[in-house]
Amino acid sequence: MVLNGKGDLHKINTETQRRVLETAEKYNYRPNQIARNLSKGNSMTLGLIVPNISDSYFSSAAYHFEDLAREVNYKVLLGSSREDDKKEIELLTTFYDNQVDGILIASTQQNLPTIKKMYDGGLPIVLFDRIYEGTNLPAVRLDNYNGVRQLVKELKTAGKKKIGYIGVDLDLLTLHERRKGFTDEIEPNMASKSQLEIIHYATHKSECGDAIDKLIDEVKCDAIVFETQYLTLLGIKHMTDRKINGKKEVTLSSYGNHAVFDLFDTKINSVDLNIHETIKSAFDMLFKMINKDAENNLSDLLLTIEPKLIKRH
Amino acid sequence: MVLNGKGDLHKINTETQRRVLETAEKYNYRPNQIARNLSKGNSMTLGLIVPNISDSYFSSAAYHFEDLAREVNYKVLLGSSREDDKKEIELLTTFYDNQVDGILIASTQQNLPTIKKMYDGGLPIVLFDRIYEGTNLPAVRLDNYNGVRQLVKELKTAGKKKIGYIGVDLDLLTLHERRKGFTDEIEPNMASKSQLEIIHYATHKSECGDAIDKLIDEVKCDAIVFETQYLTLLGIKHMTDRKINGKKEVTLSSYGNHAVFDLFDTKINSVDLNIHETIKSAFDMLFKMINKDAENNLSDLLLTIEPKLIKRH
DNA sequence: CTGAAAGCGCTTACAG
DNA sequence: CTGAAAGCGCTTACAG
Repeated sequence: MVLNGKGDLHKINTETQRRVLETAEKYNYRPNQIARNLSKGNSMTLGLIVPNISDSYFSSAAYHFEDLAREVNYKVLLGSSREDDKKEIELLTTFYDNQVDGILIASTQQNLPTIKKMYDGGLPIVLFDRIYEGTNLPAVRLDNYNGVRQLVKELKTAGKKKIGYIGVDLDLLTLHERRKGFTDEIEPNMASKSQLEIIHYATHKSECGDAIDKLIDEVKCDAIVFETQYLTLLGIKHMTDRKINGKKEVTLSSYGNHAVFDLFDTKINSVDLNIHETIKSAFDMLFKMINKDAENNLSDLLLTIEPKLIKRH
Repeated sequence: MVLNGKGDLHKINTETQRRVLETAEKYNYRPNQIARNLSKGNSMTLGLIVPNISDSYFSSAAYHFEDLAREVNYKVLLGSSREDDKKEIELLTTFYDNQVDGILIASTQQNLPTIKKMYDGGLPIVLFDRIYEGTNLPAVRLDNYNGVRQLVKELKTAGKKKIGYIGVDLDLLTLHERRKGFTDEIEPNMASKSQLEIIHYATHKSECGDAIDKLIDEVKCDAIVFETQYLTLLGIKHMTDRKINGKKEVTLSSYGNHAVFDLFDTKINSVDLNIHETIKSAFDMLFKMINKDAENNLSDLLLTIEPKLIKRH
């Protein structure tokens, strides 16, 4: 009791408290937290599962998550699923068996049954980034749709007349949302099929330049929106090459931000994915669930984070 | 015993084993690992402490470390010290109190006493990247000296006549090692003070371009070695600007690698810091210590990893 | 081959 | 105010 700072609470004699503290100090005694956890029935640890911790988005997520966790004396167990749903289940199970008090996960999106079962069994779980649609699982998602709209709006404000879009042919919900944001936001009179270029994932490294040339030289676009940060990097490279050859400039916009954008070209607008706010919200959700807050309105269980426009003009 | 797969070992009747398994299945029983850990006296978890998990070098470290750990059924607790030695001690203590079986740490280099005390007290600890020199603490370090020499050697092989170097004025051992690698490797007849440009950390973003111009236009260098990956990025930007203005080309070399190097310029050689091998070695060291391998020759307790040259010409 | 007992190191009533 | 007992859920001898 004394070592846990509850000496006064339990009305232990001050002199006795002093003796306890002194002896602990003398023998370099440190309480065994595992025994404590077993006895108390909580582990004071949270699990974090991401597809790949070496991805900058997820490593930022880990950074913020751990920070928030530590503030309230939680530890965090880390796991990368490596986009492998079997590994993800393994991690979920390991964390479960080790009595984590809650889990934050950007899932492979293949393990709804397992996750749902654990959640329904009483383990607090929050999804982020890669969530499951149409379930009652608590989740924090990104507003892909509006993120792209913000980019397009800014281009319109800047007086751009014809805006192109380059995406990649993966069948992911997040990408469809972005594309819809684009087509919905451009003026009806600006719209034309040819402004939307979807390139093949397998060969996008080489195709991207061609798509850019087509949008600029044939369609006569004066701005291009890239669907992902990586496409934007390819775009920057291509534009640099063009510039060297003396061709005219075009404004680039990127869904997703990258540190080197600040370095290379003042002409890039981007939306920041707001990872800090995403994780803060997800953590709060998880924390509330763990502490079974009374005002646990179900309405708070799905949050949408707005990406943040970064103008670099 | 049955659930741990030791039924046969303990000569439990096959029928009894079947009944145990069946009942566990039926009631969805999962053993409480915390209780198991308390009883067995090990936690099957490892601690990883880095200055900043959102740094790409350290997030790669985490990726590999977790992979290796999982292969042998260990979990990993993650902590970022945020370059704060107080936070680092907090993490070390938390991990210690939670009975981790071992710790891998890239330290702030301010906590030798605490680390040494834990290590001497029997907790397996391995340092990596940011190590303490001249102690008996197990560590895996990087060969900064040879990394730069490799870069310079390659430039000489490529026929470069005058090689410049741009560094930053921070008083870190790793940087001094790199610089020494440079001065030791350039030919005596090539050497001259003016080839080494050390710019101010506070203003390096603006100073870098000037240093490059000086090396190219005044000193007439035909190649430049950058002390860090970040300086190289600044260098690429500046060279791109120059190229647009039609000036002559110079070969760039970078200590440290970056994914965008592949994207922007074919003229960049770099050394890869070989994080995978670093972590693999560190993990093996830690694992051996945990399992108190008999052949624990003290000679294996300090390892030096060679950076790997990447030619992009 | 099986079952009961002791122990891991804590926390939490509880008796006095 | 203090000390002894029971319990958290496992593992590991040990008796039979």
